[in-house]
Amino acid sequence: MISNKCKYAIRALVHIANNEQDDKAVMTSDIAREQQIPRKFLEIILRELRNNRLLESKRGKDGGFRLLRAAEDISLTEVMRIIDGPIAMLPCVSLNYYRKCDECEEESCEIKAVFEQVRDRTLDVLNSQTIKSLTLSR
Amino acid sequence: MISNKCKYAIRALVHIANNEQDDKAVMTSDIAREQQIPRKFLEIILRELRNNRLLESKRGKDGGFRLLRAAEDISLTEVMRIIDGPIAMLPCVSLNYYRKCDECEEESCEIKAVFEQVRDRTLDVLNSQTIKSLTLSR
DNA sequence: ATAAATACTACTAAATAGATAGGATATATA
DNA sequence: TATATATCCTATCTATTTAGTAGTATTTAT
Repeated sequence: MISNKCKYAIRALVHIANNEQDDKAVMTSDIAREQQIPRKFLEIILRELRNNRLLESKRGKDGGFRLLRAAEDISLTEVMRIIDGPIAMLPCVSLNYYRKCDECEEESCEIKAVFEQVRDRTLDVLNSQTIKSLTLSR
Repeated sequence: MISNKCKYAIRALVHIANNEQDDKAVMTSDIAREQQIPRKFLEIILRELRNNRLLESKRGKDGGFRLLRAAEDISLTEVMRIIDGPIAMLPCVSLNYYRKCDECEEESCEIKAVFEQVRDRTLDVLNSQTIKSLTLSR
């Protein structure tokens, strides 16, 4: 399962993409209200997306958030990795968060190959999706 | 990520399949030793697999566990669902553990379709794998 | 009887999920 | 320059899940 936090992150990004206007940032409170996300929790999420270079922010009056890149250049994979970490079902088959399994020897591990396949089929789908492809004007 | 518990469950079942002999059950302590799984934790797991009709058990001296069905009739999917629950990444696209999402209306949910695809591609792989296909004599 | 296995109940520690609270800082504008 | 309003930051909290451990009861072969 992906976390609520990650679902919120995706919905927030899509909301921003749907509401982008030149020189007008989208405010946390607007996103929170329209997407039904707890405001203070959303603040944390947006800041995290900003720290990872998906968003830029502007403080003070008329402040808010904007996409730092075009919506079609932000993949679902990237968002999920920032918020939830690995997409793979085993640490030892993760492309971006590889960790050795504690108990099993990888050369003789029976289940490794299966979960490599799962990872690849999953990424086939998720890599093909961007924030743009989830917007109204998809 | 699948849990350690689930990895243990799969490895235990494969071990039992690899070591089945007529009228000889496989003991928890043997599996624990050879698969490097904490024995008391493994007890819990095996009992859970038994309660879900994947294993049968025999108590007392010469006791142990045996597969209740042929190894090729136990899919990886089934084991994972017993131990970890849903395989889908969203509650609202789970086939076996469906739950409505709290905040989003399903008809208008942008991400639902994506995660239905992920689920289907994942199940394509996992449904094709059985305990038999993970044994030495695969 | 006894040794050896599973069955069962209860507990614990650490990590993660899902937030909330409150104050600091920046900025547009009157 | 005062003020309203936005993000930024640090700390804290509660509940749940994960990954076990401990101890006792029960069953069974010999």
